[in-house]
Amino acid sequence: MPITNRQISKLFKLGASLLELNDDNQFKSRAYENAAFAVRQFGEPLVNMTDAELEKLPGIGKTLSNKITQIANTGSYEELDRLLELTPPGLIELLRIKGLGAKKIKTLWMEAGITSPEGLLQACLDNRLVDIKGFGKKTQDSIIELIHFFFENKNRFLYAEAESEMNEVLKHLENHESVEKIAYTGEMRRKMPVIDKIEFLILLKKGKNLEDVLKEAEESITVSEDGYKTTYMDIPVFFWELMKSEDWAEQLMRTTGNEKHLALLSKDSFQKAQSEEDIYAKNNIPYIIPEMREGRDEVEIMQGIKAEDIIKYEDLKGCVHNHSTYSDGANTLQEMALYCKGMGMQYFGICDHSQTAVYASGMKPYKVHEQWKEIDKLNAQLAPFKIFKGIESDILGTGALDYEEDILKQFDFVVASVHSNIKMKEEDANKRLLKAIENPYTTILGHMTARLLLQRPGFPVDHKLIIDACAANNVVIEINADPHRLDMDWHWYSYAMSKNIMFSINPDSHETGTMANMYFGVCVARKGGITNNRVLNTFTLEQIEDYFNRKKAGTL
DNA sequence: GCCGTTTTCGGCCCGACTGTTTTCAGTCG
Repeated sequence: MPITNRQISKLFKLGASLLELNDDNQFKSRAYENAAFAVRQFGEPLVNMTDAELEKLPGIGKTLSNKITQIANTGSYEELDRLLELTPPGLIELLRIKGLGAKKIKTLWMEAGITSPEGLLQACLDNRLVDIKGFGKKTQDSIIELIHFFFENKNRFLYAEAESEMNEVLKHLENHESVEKIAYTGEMRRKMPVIDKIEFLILLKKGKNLEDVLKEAEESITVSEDGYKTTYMDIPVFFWELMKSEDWAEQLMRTTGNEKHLALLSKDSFQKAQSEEDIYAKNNIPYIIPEMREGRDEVEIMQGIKAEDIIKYEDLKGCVHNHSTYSDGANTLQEMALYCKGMGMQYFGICDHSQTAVYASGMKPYKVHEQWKEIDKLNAQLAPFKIFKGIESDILGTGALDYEEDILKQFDFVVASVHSNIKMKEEDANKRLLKAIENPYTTILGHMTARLLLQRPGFPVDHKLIIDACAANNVVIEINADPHRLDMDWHWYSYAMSKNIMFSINPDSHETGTMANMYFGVCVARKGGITNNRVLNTFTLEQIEDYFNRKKAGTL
């Protein structure tokens, strides 16, 4: 697979941190950070460019263009390898903890000899951080929390990353001459947003040996002392090996649902089952799609709806929360819109950042007007495809939106999201969100808790209170489909469905390539049992236009 | 390490927030 700009960016970011730890010139480190940012923002794949072309990019000079070429060829660059050699591996783990930066880690290393998360936790518990200059009791307490979160998530993986690893393994096994039948199962089949292993159900042809088959696929799966792991990300892989093909349905059933779900079914019904549908039928329970088999309220949900009414990717007709080079996106508005059209969508919503989001080049009012002009021009060319004039407005600390009313009222729709100051007490966070929800210009509540899976918990909100407020004010709840977010969380979908909430499955894409991330939003939407009639962007162009108009007129 | 020049080296850094300070450093988005 060719190396993406994002991967190059990550390597430069790591290089910047390692320089900060090992080198005294902070400006050199800063240069790498700037380069990481520039590379990430750039709209075309850098691996296809020559050194001379690379050097012309802002923030990239002779040295860094050379390193990009090295990365394109080898996956790394010499200086990074040298720095990695120099740095205790535990420090690199510490760098992954949000809230701890390279400067603090360097101090901990130099002043207290701390070189790992375990060592840091122990130092905190021994109350040793309070004596270090720049640290205090509060910092120590918050570090303890950060490390606990880190340990809880250490050996876990995002679904999206695991899926691409899983598909590599499947590619090798599906058509292999020794394999009779194979399917993925377990957490992956349930589409958990975060997983800790990949599981397969496999039936080999007579006399064939699994390890022999896997040994041919070293580029995707490796045998280690504690079992199989994917080669690239070291995700544990487990095989349920079947002996008889007539056990297939039973074992697929047993390995997919969690214990609580399986407890809903009689043991007898598994035996000699032809299919999973068969098993549910014998139990007098409606068919439950694999995603929902969590032993929560799935039976209740399915009593009222049909499995085919649950949202599918093919149901989506538009894509409404995206960024462009008007703020912090990598592709131009035109590139984004054309790509969306090319996906077969009927409409595209542009939601660049609002003015307060300075870090993301949020748009001042004059820039908003420029964008509107370009949208009008593009819409004249692209009809019947339509670009909607949206904005991702920051919800300010007070709960207010980020423009005056005379601008707000001119948007087709507004996604209101919290981006900064997320360490709030629940009570304050609720008040802040409620104020934004009650704003008549708020169409969609963006990523409700601002969580980043495996990186930081979201801020605490009273989900029921917020959902009820959205229902009362006709505010759509976003299912942010970025695999790191998947926010609002799927556990709340059935409650929201019961309140007649509309959802919008939004990729929050900052480049053309991630628009298709809506798929991951669909995965969790299915998990929560959301039906297609509750998803805003299944609407046709005419329907959503009408919806936006009526929302603005207050006649929904 | 990059950039922009008074072309050979000095300056580089948006702003809010937090927690540590007693005027600022670190981190984040």
